[in-house]
Amino acid sequence: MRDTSLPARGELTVTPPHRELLDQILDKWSLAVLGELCERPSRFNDLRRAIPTVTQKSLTATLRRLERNGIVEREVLRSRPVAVEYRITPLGKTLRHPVDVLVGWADAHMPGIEEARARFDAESEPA
Amino acid sequence: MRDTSLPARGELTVTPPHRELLDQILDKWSLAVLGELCERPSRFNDLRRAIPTVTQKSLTATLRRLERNGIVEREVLRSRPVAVEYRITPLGKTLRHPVDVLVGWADAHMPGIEEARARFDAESEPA
DNA sequence: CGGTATCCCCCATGATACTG
DNA sequence: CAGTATCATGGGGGATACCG
Repeated sequence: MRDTSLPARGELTVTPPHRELLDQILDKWSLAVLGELCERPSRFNDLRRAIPTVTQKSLTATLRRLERNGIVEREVLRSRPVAVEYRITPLGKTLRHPVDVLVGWADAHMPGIEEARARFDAESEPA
Repeated sequence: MRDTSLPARGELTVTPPHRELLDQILDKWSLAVLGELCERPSRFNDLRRAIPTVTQKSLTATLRRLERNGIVEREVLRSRPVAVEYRITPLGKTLRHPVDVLVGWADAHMPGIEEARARFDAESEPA
């Protein structure tokens, strides 16, 4: 595993492949799914219950996308009726740290951001 | 500034406010703009040239959104003709580390991800 | 239970034209 | 130079219905 220490300068260069990847992994539902699967393997309807606002279609699409990118694993359990279990992969686990850093940043700076929003909105609206 | 060290467990809980914030900051063009403004303050058309595929409209929208969230600053320079300079704010600078960690992750694991994609596509298509 | 298939709509984005 | 205004479009996502 490579280090996660901060790069000297200018690593913040987002190439198209990066951009595409981030779109597939940080999209509307992926982080919620990831959060669930980091806690425990889950079946399709477990995830639906855990994320009540997601539709079948979107959940399926999200899981397929994550599976394609090697982030989650899908196993069809031979039972009656059919059950399908989703699990996080080793690769998927490595994604957790970057996301935690990001979410940690959001948490820490949310107050400052809301203040900035309030200021911006106050200066624009009164027009 | 709070620490960016990794949380003990389960911080990967993305609440709706988090989700909205990430949507505003990690969207299609924001990271490119951020990358530029981290290097140097830039004027509107400098950014257009640096990011050739962005349209006027999208660039304006991106800059306004980042400004509203306190990530960038806009200054109208009194000159002929008018010039407008955009700069990263202190708050914006704090965003750099999380993004670098994320981009670093993407860099480090891109090979594994492409492999996963190839495997997935090979198993699906032959149908 | 764990999905597909279909329809539909909305809105983000792009293209183009115009302006202070 | 740095935008705003207007129009067109396409695809992501929801609602609904059906299937192995």
